[in-house]
Amino acid sequence: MSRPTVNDIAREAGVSLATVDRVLNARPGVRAKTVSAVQDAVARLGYVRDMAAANLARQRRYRMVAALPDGDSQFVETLAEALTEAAQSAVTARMELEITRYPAEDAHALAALLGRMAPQDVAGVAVMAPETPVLRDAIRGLKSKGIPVIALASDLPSTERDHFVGIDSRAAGRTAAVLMGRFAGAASGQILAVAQSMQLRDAIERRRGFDEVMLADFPGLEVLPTLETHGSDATLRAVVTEALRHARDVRGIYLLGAGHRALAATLADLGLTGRFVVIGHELTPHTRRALLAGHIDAIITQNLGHLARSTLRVLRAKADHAPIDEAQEQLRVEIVLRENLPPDQ
Amino acid sequence: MSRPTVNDIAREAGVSLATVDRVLNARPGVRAKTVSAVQDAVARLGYVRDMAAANLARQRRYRMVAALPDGDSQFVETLAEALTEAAQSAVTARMELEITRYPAEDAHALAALLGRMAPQDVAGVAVMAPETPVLRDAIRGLKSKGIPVIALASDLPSTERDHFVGIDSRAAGRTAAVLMGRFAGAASGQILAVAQSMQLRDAIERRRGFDEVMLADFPGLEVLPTLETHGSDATLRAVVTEALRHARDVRGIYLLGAGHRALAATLADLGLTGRFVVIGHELTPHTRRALLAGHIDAIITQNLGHLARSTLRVLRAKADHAPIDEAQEQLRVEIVLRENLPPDQ
DNA sequence: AGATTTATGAGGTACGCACCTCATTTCGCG
DNA sequence: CGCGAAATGAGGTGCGTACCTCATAAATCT
Repeated sequence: MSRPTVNDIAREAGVSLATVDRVLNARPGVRAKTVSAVQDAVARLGYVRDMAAANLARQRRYRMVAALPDGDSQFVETLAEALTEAAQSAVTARMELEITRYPAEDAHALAALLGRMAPQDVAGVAVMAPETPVLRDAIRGLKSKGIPVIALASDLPSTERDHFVGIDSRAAGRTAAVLMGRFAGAASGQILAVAQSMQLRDAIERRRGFDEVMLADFPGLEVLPTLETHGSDATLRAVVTEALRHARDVRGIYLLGAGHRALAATLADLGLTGRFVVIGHELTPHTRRALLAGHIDAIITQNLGHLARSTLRVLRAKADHAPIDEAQEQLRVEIVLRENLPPDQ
Repeated sequence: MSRPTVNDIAREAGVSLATVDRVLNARPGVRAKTVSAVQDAVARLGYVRDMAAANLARQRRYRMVAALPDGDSQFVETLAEALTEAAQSAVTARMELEITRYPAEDAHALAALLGRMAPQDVAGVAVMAPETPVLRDAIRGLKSKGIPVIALASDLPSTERDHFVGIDSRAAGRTAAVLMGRFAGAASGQILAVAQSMQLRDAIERRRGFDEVMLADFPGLEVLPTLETHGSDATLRAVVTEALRHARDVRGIYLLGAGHRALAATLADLGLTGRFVVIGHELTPHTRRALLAGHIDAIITQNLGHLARSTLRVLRAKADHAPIDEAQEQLRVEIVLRENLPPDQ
């Protein structure tokens, strides 16, 4: 009736509790034959370890670290908040999460930070950073110490990261494109693409997905070369103003990265508010307000709460050398309009 | 350093462990002054009960029941699957979920089912059913026995249900409307609305939200009176064919309930596939295929995995008389297009 | 003040599991 | 066959909490 316990397994397998324990925890000193006898009993009874009791007994604490770039990015702030919140409900699972900031763009500082970590006090690390050779080496160093590493929000595929938690940027770009094409509702015209920098993997991937769909499904709409703002509002204003002067039939603006506020201000000053379909990424307080104000038509985003919880689950699984339920960790590409904007908090 | 335990509380409050236990578990026989002394200590030390250990010791099992309508609804099937899956990972939390089916449309059968439940073997009930006086009484009965009840997917606001788990149908309808209006991309025309029955609260609410947005933002588009199919494919075919004959400028079809397959077949037979914007609700294997095939342009849905997990969390909280984290239980109105269709499973 | 009720303390057992020690059995091998 | 090594058993302790009993202390009433 009730769930079988280790004692039931011992009885069923005809061995002692000590042996069951040795097998379950992969401790040495058990003959192969005995191991399989125990495993058979486990399978037969459908035993599942009571993780709560196991953790209680194990008395182990998991100190995880998340390394996020410093700076004033709303996305990073929102992500940090989500992580903090997720960490709170993870205390019951004996997990703690320390959120560390490193100077953005400073790969060496990040590498130094990661280099200082020791397996005895860090059970796993989540890193959000652009891919650089320096970081690649730092991650290799962590791995060689036996510390699991996962990439957060932005993937690091060429490194030895154990996992990536975040959405597929290309799929996000494709989704943005469908909405752009259908909302624009025009057979022809031009689309402005604006990004912080086309060096960032996310922006590249989004643009790629965007182009794929635009070319295939909305061939009449021409997506102009990506304008780069380098994180400066002034630059954004300048390049967008310039682009709008030249391109006379612009139907939409695709914001691959940040800059929603600067764009809204620029369009307002040009008296063009509401004239284009504007589609952006990531739901933050800024983009939320922009959606409500009608300055943005749609936001393609991921649920940061899920992302945060997934991060902790994956870190934990990696620390325990346990398998990951890929299906559960799959994050959806979400579409947010004013009408389905989730309530704040 | 580590989390404080009940022993720390006892020491801090200057009382014995037994008294701390009495206070924490709201057992009688403690003076008000002592109670607050303990509570102060809890607050001072920031004690949080180790739920894992508590449940282990409590040795309590939570048997929950979900009552779903019988029949061949894909939505109900998918929901049942999600509940089953969520229940599997809830065994660690000592919860079991029994999914019971009752004859759809038979409020008395459901009421009888609920009436048989006793507090000693049922810790909480989730009900998905239309609101009827019979059900209202049955829920009142459960509540008087001390069994918490929550409404699943479809709300029962006029009953004494403890909670509703599901999305706001009106918001879902509003979202459908924005997409319809923008995808249709026409200043004028007509929209067909098709529902199983306009007796169902969900359909009414969706239609209300849909109308609100259409009237306000797309005044040129006229939403025709809802066609009712009563769950019959033949009826759907008949009423839609008839409606399309009369209305000459139809731009879109809004499916408030089930019937995606019948609609696709009907449109195919009329040679009208792809001529209208089709928007529906709830992601199921059927609607997934329809999206992929291009028979549907968008699906407004809720994440059934979240719904299922939320259901269990809320039931548990209610059974424990614990507070609910409203923010976490908030389900989002999700928009699914072909491009952001989540991978199957 | 004495009797009675009410609060509190002390201490134990259990939950399912991890992890330890030490004795005993079984195995492999020369 | 005998020996050392490897495998296994028996039994204990502790994790943080619930819940129980019984004794004792304190408050309350007459």
